[in-house]
Amino acid sequence: MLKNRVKELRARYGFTQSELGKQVDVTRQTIAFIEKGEFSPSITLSLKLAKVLQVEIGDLFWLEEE
Amino acid sequence: MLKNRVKELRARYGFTQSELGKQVDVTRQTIAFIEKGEFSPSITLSLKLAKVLQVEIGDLFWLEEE
DNA sequence: CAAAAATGTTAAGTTTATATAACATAATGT
DNA sequence: ACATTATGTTATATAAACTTAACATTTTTG
Repeated sequence: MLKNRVKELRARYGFTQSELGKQVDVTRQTIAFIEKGEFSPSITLSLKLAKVLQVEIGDLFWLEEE
Repeated sequence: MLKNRVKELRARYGFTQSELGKQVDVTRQTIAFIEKGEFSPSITLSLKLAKVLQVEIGDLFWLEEE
C-alpha cells in the first residue's frame, strides 16, 4: 500500500494546496487526491514534489505491507 | 525530462523483460516502454522496480533539464 | 461576526499508463 | 541450420491519472 508525507511536509512549509500544485504544474484537486492517498501519481510528478518539498523521493512516498 | 537506469540494472541482474515484469506485476511491453522512456510510470510501479533492482528510487529515476 | 481564503468532495471529461495481442527481427541454444 | 527465447514495435482497448468546474464546509483574517 502506498503511503506519503505530502500533507505533513506541505504544512511544514506553509504552502496551500494551490501553491504546491502550481509549483509542480498540477491542480489543487490533484494535490488533495494525493494527500488522501486516492491515487498513485506518476514518477515525474512525484520527483517534482520531492524537489519542492526538499526530501528524497523515497522519504516522500513508500510502500507498506497490507 | 525523465531518465532511468532500468535497462542497465535489469541487464546487471540478467533478468529478461518478462521476468522483471512478472516480479513487479506488469507486462513485458510495459517494461519495454519504460526502458525506452516512452512514459512516466506510477510511483507505485517505480518503487516496486527499485526494490527488485535493489537501488534507491532516486537512483533509478530522475529528472534532467530539457 | 462577517468576509475571504483554504480545504473537502464529487461529477464529468481528457490524457496517459498499462494490458492484450500480434508480428517481425535478433539472439541463444541444440 | 533449426528451434526457441528475447526484444522491438505497433494497434486497439481499458483503467487510472489528471483537469475543470461546481458547491459545501472549515479555517483564517479584518
